[in-house]
Amino acid sequence: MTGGRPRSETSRLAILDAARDLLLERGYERLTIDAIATRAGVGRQTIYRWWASKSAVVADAALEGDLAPPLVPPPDTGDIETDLRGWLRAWTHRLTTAESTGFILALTAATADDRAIADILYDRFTRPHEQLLRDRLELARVAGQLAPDAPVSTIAGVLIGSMLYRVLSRQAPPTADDADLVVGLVFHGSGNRGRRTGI
Amino acid sequence: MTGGRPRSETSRLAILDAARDLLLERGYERLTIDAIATRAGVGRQTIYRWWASKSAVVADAALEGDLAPPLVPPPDTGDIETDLRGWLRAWTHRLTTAESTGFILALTAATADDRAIADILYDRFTRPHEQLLRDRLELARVAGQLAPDAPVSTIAGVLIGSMLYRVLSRQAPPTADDADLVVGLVFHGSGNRGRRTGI
DNA sequence: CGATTCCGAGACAAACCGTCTCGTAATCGA
DNA sequence: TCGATTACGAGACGGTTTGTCTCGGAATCG
Repeated sequence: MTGGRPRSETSRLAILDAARDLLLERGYERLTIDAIATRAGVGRQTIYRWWASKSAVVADAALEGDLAPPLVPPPDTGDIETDLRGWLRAWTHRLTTAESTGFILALTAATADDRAIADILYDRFTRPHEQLLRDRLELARVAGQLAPDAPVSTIAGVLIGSMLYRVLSRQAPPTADDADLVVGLVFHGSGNRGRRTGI
Repeated sequence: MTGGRPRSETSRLAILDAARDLLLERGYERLTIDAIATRAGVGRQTIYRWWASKSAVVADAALEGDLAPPLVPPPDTGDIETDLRGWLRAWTHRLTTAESTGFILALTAATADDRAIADILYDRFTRPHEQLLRDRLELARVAGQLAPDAPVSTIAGVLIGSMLYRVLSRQAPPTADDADLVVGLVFHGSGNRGRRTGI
């Protein structure tokens, strides 16, 4: 039951590296299993043996490669707004590098292609970042820096979603200023009642 | 210069209809020009003559078919928050039908695939809706219902982007409650200073 | 050492691609 | 009315990619 030649870690890494490189060179649509196998110096069957689809390979490559923003919790200086401002600035900056943008576009195509891949990517890429935000926001809420009924999950989703939307629309990518504006918005709103002046 | 057989409107519509149907049946990745031509009862060359790529056909099909939410301006009752709440609820509802969701996923894949398509879709689909929001928000700002320095464009982007993000992540689709929460957030914020209580 | 499992390589049929070429159909200007 | 022009449906063509299968060899276990 247990014997036999073990899976080659060398081949596995070569495949993921090749997929990562070709993804950035060609984009998801023009990425082929054939090209991955050739560049990795691997038989095509070795890919088909371990992954069910192109999108599955891409998902693994993205998560094992250095393409996703690092999972860094927001600091806790006691000032929630400053902490989140800095965090969202850095996160947005990581998102807007050429590599990350290509990677996000490719993964979004994979997401549209395959529901299972969408779940994997959300679980392993987006959700952890949202969770870090939620945790920090919950701390602030308990500390009385947010309204007691502040919709913590919604806020986290708005911060992440707004920036990702800007990347996906492929128009003006989000800047540090954009991050600041969104953070200011979710904390102070824009209504003319109950708003600190001078931001 | 001018003579010759004119372009067949019948074939054009048959192609767009076939593309639309196949898009929803199979998704973007598994949609082929071949299948579109066959279902439309049309030669493959007739498609290649008028469209440059699969994504171009899909973009036209989506915009001519009934897949995009209708372009309805937010009402102006004088109460910006109520107006936007209703508008975003309706917009979100349209977005979360099975047809619209499939269409958005397919178009997002096309967007990732092709920069030119991204521009076309943003210009003809997303931007007009954002513009309607911006216009209504600007009216409110001038009327003193928003802070004088309210970042009108950012607000519009946050409203649209947050909802689209929820659709694209393919986890819990956005509900009317989510729309309400986001509208409340951008108007009142969630900070514990300068916030109306009881929402 | 023998059983087992993976390996790289490549043959194979099927699908789709984008281009090209038919013969025909529709519209224009003369 | 008639020739020039352009689009049409159909399908042939070579090229690429797909996913499956098979081969001989390599690695690991008991």
